[in-house]
Amino acid sequence: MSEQKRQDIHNSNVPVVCQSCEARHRGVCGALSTSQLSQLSKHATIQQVPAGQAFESGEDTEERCANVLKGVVKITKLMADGRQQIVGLQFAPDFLTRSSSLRSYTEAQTATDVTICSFPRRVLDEMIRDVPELGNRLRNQALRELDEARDWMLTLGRKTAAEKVASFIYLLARNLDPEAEADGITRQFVLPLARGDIADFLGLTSETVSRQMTKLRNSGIISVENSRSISILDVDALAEASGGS
Amino acid sequence: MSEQKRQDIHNSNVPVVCQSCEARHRGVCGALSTSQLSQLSKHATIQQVPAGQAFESGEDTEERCANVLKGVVKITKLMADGRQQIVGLQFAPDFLTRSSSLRSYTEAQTATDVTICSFPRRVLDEMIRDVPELGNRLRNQALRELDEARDWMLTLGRKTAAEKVASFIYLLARNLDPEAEADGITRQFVLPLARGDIADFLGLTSETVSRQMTKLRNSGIISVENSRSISILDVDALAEASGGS
DNA sequence: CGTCCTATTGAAATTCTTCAACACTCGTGG
DNA sequence: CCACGAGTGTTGAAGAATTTCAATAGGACG
Repeated sequence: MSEQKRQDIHNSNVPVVCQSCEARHRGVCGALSTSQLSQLSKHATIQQVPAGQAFESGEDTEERCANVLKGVVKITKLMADGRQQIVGLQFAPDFLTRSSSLRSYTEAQTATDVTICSFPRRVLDEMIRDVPELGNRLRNQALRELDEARDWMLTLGRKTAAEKVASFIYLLARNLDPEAEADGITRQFVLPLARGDIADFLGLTSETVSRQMTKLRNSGIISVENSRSISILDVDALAEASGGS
Repeated sequence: MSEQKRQDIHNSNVPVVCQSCEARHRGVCGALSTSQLSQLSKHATIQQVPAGQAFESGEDTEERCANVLKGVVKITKLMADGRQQIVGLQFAPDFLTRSSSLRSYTEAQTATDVTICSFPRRVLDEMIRDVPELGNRLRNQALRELDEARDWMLTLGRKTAAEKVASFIYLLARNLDPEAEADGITRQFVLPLARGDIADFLGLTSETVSRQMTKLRNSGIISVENSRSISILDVDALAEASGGS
């Protein structure tokens, strides 16, 4: 590993586009040497996508996958009659891939302005062949997402509205800042989702979300400005209110 | 592939323990040649586990993973105050692995009498190195489970009690028979879960499950005997009642 | 035949939703 | 600069769905 690194330093430098990228350290790209990074970055494009836009899942174009560098992407499932559920939020430096089979109606949309680094799936597949560690990372990301999805199932199935809202804010605090390491909890941030979207994530109505938010504010656990800017005043109390998961 | 197979026929036969195993065809073992199967089966043991037993997650012993050959395994998450949620059911020929990180309190228990084929995780990891296809299958299984978990999030978050119960029965009908291919729907089976467990899977109470079951029976969609044996009388109506996911 | 355990059913209580009105923010155009 | 309107968020009150509590029923087993 360190030998590989030294060799790469002689060969070439880290591609410019990758230099400040979180994904290179904690994301899937961390499995690649600098020369492999160069190889991949030849096919990669960095894009700014405005908030509220559906991902063009590459129906006609070539299938692509992408690292989220900045912002939040929401993944939703919806029913024929319009009911919908947000089934996942991808934060930097998560990796976005066409979720296995898309049997049921699944869609990815930007929740905020988002920066992504995308490349053809084909290139990734080839690279997996050369770098088994890359395959491992992808499998681990899938397993981690599975575990997160299951955690959220507990929230959806067994928590009260109050606990759900607290869980949501606590989730954001733990994931919103890609720079933060390990237990890094962000105490102040702007909600990436509107009330309606929060409701769709929590299996509630926007009115109920609003009411529970007010309760959290009144109990001194959080403060809210402009109905979008959140400050967590008491992290422990928030964790407690979320059901202590 | 077919060349590989022919060669294996000359080398050795499919191990006895694997001969009637579904996992060999549709599960992860399908990636292995017969000689690799032989290699793996040297470390594998087939076990019968009675219903209602927690998996010994190998705390002290060596970490193992397993194929489910027969029966149903339930994966549950639970909260400090005892509330619990079943976050997944594993049917044959699913593969059971220590779910990534076990950050939150997760547990696997047999729902019915179960037959598993288990082996040390270490052996599997080594084999992945030699057979990249095995890694792919594992990743695909993880992605499939992720997709299933997300489907269930829609059920938990957005469906009514009636739709939830119908969805559950429909889920069983699609997964209970490992022999059934593709769209194989089992029309008659014994519920692998008690009412309380069904409730924990659906995010309801056992009383509500009972009531909705009665309604399904009264509307002629299913019939129930002994409160455990189910016959689906009208598959389309059941799919309709489940919300048409 | 009684006991234990699970399932069913009923009625009251609770939580969450629905419907409706109002408030706040922000941008546009008078 | 202010008024207006659209979109989003908040709050209230009535209604519905689900839970809780409690009683009854059904099977399995000694």
